[in-house]
Amino acid sequence: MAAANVKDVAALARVSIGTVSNVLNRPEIVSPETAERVMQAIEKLGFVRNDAARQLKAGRSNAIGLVLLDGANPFFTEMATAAEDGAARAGFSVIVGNSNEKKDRESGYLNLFEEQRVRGILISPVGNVAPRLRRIRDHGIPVVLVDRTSPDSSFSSVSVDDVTGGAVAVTHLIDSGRRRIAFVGGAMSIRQVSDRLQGARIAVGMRADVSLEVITTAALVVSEGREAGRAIARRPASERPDAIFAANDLVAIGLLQGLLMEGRIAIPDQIAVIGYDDIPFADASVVALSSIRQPTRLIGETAVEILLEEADDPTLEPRHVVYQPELVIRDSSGGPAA
Amino acid sequence: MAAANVKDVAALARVSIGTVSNVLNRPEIVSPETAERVMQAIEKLGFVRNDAARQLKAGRSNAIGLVLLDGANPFFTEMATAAEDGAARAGFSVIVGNSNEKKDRESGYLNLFEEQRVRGILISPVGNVAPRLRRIRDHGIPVVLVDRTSPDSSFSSVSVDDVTGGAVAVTHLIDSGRRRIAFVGGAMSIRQVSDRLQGARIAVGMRADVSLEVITTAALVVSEGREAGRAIARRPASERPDAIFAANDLVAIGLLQGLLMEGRIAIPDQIAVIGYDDIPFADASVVALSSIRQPTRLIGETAVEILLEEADDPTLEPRHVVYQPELVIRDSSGGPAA
DNA sequence: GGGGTGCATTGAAACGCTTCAGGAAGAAGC
DNA sequence: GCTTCTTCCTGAAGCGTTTCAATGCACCCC
Repeated sequence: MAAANVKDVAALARVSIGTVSNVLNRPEIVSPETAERVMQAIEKLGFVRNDAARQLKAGRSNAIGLVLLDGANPFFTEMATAAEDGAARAGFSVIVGNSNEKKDRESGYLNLFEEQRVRGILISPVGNVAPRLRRIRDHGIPVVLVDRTSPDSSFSSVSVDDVTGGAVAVTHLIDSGRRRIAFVGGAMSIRQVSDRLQGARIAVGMRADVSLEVITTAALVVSEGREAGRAIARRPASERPDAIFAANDLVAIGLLQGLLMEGRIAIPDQIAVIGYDDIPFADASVVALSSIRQPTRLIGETAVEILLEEADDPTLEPRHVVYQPELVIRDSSGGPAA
Repeated sequence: MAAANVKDVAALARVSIGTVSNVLNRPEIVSPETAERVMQAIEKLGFVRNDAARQLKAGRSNAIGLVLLDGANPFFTEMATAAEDGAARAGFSVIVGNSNEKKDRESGYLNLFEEQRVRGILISPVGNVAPRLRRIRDHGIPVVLVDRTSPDSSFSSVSVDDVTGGAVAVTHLIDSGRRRIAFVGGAMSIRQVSDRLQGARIAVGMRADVSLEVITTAALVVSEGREAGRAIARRPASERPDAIFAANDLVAIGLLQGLLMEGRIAIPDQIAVIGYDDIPFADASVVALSSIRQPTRLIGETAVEILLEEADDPTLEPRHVVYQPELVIRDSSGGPAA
């Protein structure tokens, strides 16, 4: 019942415990016959190496800690999966923590990761954890920011250029003939939201004949988008925008609902809609949603790569990788305004 | 740079290492002054307890292992979150592994969990891992099956009655006046799919005036549903079903797309549609989707509860909790057939 | 046959923590 | 003044692994 240990295996195979360890870790230096005997003993006893002892000896673990902002958002879960795959390729595992935008949960996971002596930490921070992260790094644990750049550039980061993304989205709307554009999203305190809006402003700023209205929502969820859509549908046709840029796909999907079902507004004929993130469901909404795609998997993989390099060589200068988003045109923004 | 350990703390606070440990684990038995001195030393050195050493001594970890079938399915991620919350309440953390229906990944996570000496394992198995799981349990690690019952009942399990779920869905369609019903889903080798179909058959079986057509898809994804929807829309009106029961919400969403966009078929007037799982996006599709809701969070929480009880007392008899699904009526199945 | 060379194996130390038997010192009881 | 309690603290053992210097041992070369 009690788990077997190396000592038991050694006794059964009539070798020293050192040899058992060698069979497990450096099989090439032990003679085939001995190795065979040891393997049989392991098999017979159902021996499973105790990772805690191994880590204690090694002084560090083979895990990477990852703190996510929102576990319910397909964008983050996909990124996490990519990080896991990348880590697995290098022989590491990933411990995923979901902060859910709560500072105390974030802090709890950082504690956990420190106690586990993880090899490094990937994080999309919610609170102002920079000082904490600095201390962690001073203890020899590298930290890479994901989907957010470091204010003082002292941490490596992997992010996407949301300003450009916003500009691309709105430029696309303008190019397809739209002139009265609305931005729907919030809260503005979320950096991604303000960046995307800023991009929209830049795109519009170059054109005197284009207007940009900003409609603020409380959160980036479907229900908020639906409300905004209803409100817009209720307006007289002349006061409606002819295109809407939503701060993310959830809001955009809500908008479609509100506009189509409540207002019988034709999409994209009367109003074009574009979202952001290109989540799998974008393509599955009734009017297939145009969106701005982020290289989600690439973000996760790159972050792991950088992290592991820094773990190998702590003297490395911090790096900042910024990916460019990509326009995905689907039905919701096709064709010109009526 | 090198992380401080209890010895360093003890030296700085001029106490023995035993006292440092006591301050951390049983502060009530040490005098307030000494405790204070130790706390300051900890603070000053930035001491963080080494979890590996702690676990090694304890002989087991404070983590629970969870192996998920599909990390991209909102149903599973929500269940995982619930399990995490439940475990956290009891002072445990959860290590989540996503098998993605791959046997080798599943096996890899089981290895990892064994080496970590997790307190218990929650799993929705993909392969035939019963023998393996039995060995694990013989080593003192309890196992609870999630969303799947154990063939031989030797493991505790928490699941949902998919047969009843299927019956409820189809009964609802019949009750609202539908007579030509189609079931869309696959592959049939997935137990959930065959159970739901079986439930549909039971519901229909009681009525001579109701027909049930089975349309098989290759997988439970949106694109498959969309194809099926198109095919149905292309049929002459007289040969179309007047209601469709989709094996899950992703397929149902695809069906809506195919029927509405390709065929201009009115939902629910011409064809009613109902899905399964009640994922968050069901409510967000253009025609709000009726669905069968599973007590997702409850499943995760119950599984953790049972697991921890078995970890405390390994002699407990296996238990089998089966929850009942719930009908959620939204727009896609409202009103009578035309 | 003595000394060198390699290979396979051994045994013990070390990783950082918790626990526990025991000791020091003071208070209380007779 | 002696024992008996309490309270607080110490010191060492031990968890299961890895690692490394040391030891055999066989073989080869001169």
